[in-house]
Amino acid sequence: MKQVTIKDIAELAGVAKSTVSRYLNGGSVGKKTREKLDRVIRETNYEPNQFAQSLKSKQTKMIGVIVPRLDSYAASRTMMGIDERLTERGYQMLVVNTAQQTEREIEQLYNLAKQKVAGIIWLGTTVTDRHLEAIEAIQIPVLLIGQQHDNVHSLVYPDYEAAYALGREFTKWGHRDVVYVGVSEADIAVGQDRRDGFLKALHEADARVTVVQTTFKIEDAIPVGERLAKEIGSTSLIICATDNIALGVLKGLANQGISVPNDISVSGFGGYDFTEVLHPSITTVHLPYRRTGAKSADMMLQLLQGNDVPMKTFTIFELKVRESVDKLN
Amino acid sequence: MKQVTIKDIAELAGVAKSTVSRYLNGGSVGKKTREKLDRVIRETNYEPNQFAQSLKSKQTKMIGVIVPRLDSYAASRTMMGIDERLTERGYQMLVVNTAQQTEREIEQLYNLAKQKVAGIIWLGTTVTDRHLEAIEAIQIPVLLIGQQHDNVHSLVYPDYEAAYALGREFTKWGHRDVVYVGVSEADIAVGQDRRDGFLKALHEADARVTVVQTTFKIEDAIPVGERLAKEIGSTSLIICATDNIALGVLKGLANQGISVPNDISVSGFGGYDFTEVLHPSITTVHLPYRRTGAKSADMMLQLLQGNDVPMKTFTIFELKVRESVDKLN
DNA sequence: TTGTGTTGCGGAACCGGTTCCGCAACATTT
DNA sequence: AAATGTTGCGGAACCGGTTCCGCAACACAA
Repeated sequence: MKQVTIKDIAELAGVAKSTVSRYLNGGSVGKKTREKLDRVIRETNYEPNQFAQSLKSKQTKMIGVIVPRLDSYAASRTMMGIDERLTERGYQMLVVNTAQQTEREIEQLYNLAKQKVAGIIWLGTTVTDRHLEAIEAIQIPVLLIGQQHDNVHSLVYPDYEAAYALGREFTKWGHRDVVYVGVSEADIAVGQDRRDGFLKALHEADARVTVVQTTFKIEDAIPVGERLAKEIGSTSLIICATDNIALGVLKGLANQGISVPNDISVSGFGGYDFTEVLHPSITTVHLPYRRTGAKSADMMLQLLQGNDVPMKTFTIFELKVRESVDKLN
Repeated sequence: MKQVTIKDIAELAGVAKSTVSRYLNGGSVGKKTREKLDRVIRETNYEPNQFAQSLKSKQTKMIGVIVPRLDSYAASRTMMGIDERLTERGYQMLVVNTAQQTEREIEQLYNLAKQKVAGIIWLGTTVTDRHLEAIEAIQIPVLLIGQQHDNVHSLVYPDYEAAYALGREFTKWGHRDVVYVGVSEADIAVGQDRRDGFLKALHEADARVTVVQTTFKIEDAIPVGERLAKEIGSTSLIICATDNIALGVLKGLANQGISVPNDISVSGFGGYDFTEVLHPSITTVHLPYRRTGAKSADMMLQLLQGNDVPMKTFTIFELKVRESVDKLN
């Protein structure tokens, strides 16, 4: 079953290759030849060779997606959304994983460009000058999700605002002595914006806040929970920067026999679906990962058509008030 | 920054294109020319155009990966493993999502072949004649993960054996009245093998078993849990076909005020990492998704080199005895 | 009828590599 | 010294498309 080529089609229809090509790309073709080509192509199941096309056009129907990890809830959901939309529109998603190494993000920007992807969607963690340099150099539309920068089209979660809103609820409910469990500032959205949003709300209510740091991994949060369990004192609430961290902290607390929310409250951030199903269910803020993925694909397709799209777009968020945080008053 | 071509290199070095090509592909090249080309290529950062290469060779350095869903724990972990290994070896992973539609699996087999991927790793759910036909037709190595078939190289989880082993533990602990919450038989490994493994163990101990069916979605398992809560009777254990189902069932039970494992026991299957961290932690069997992904990549690379690999390879499993299942005796 | 504009189509060059073939230069054997 | 074998290299064709250019055929206006 060898490849049918445009030459074969041309011969079968008794025309020149160029005519077939024109037919395929909507050029001027007479009625009779059109009908003939219609038939021949249908009968032969002809499909153009993508390499030959790309060789000439220096373009593909692929969108590169750079993700920091393949096994994060946020990344998976976002990829689903991207893929859905792209597939509808005849594009393909080429996922590359950087295993959380910033260096590899930069490499991959160049690499994807070399592969002539039509555009790149980048689930970022941090934006450095080297990133910007790469984006500048490759001359391909890049769309950043989850972080923001003035020089790059970005689709960003309102981390600061959401954290602030949730923080306000907490103080409204009477929490005044709080531990915040965050991550490294290297991740701007999660490490800085979320923290700062919470801090703002808490400070406005003159709450006492202790900040501790951990990683994105569940395992690392467990000892944090265990430690906190021993020094609860007057602390009424532990705010976690992500739902995974909340999960770990909850486990750590449980290991020490602390009951949530009776002994202490715990909140998450992100809205992973297991948070609803846990017992106690976790108070958190839901970020629309999947919809954002789909939206990013839409925006990318717009960019590819040369339409302009706003440099910065914010997504929505939704507070999920559930069982793990108690109302003290 | 336009593309440097082989022609540029040839001119700069004062040789013919063919010589450059030979140099690049390890053909016979004299010492002097070699040195000259060494230099020129380094200085120009020359990188061969992959489309031109693929156009001629009808091959790429990509491995297609067909997954039923992008947001499943098993798929994510497996993809990580695949990607890790492939990247090391200079290959790329091209993920395509079928959104659980069997039809799209078949489509994608053809489609990936059209894109001249070097091989296809297929995280299967069911194997039909049309699949086999496609695999036969495309003439590309296909490696099946998670399901098995005599005509396709498969890397399979010992679902039956693992289920049997876990079932034996349960009966050993005195469970004799059990509900099994499974999924559709369309998924052979999960819908049939796991169930049958458990059933065998349970029947050997003359246990009473009721089988109920749900889907892979957490939400769908919640009402199942709620219903079971109302009709516990003498049932001492609910065995769930996946950890996600267990999660849903646990939620349903909790909604009705049933406490696990005090009032009833619940087990999962799969070993998703949250199972360890939940409270109570879930008794389950751990399947090495990530390692299996890596292994599948290895095997695929072997196949590509023409080495032969066994048609069927089983992975290991590991029982995780934890809190959610009680020992009655 | 002649001149002008439009439309349809074929030929050839091109995209950037790989590979086959044959020749020249040199080394080796007799 | 002649015959034979190796090795290094250039030229040309090829992979399967796209696009530019120019020509022929036809329609229509003058």
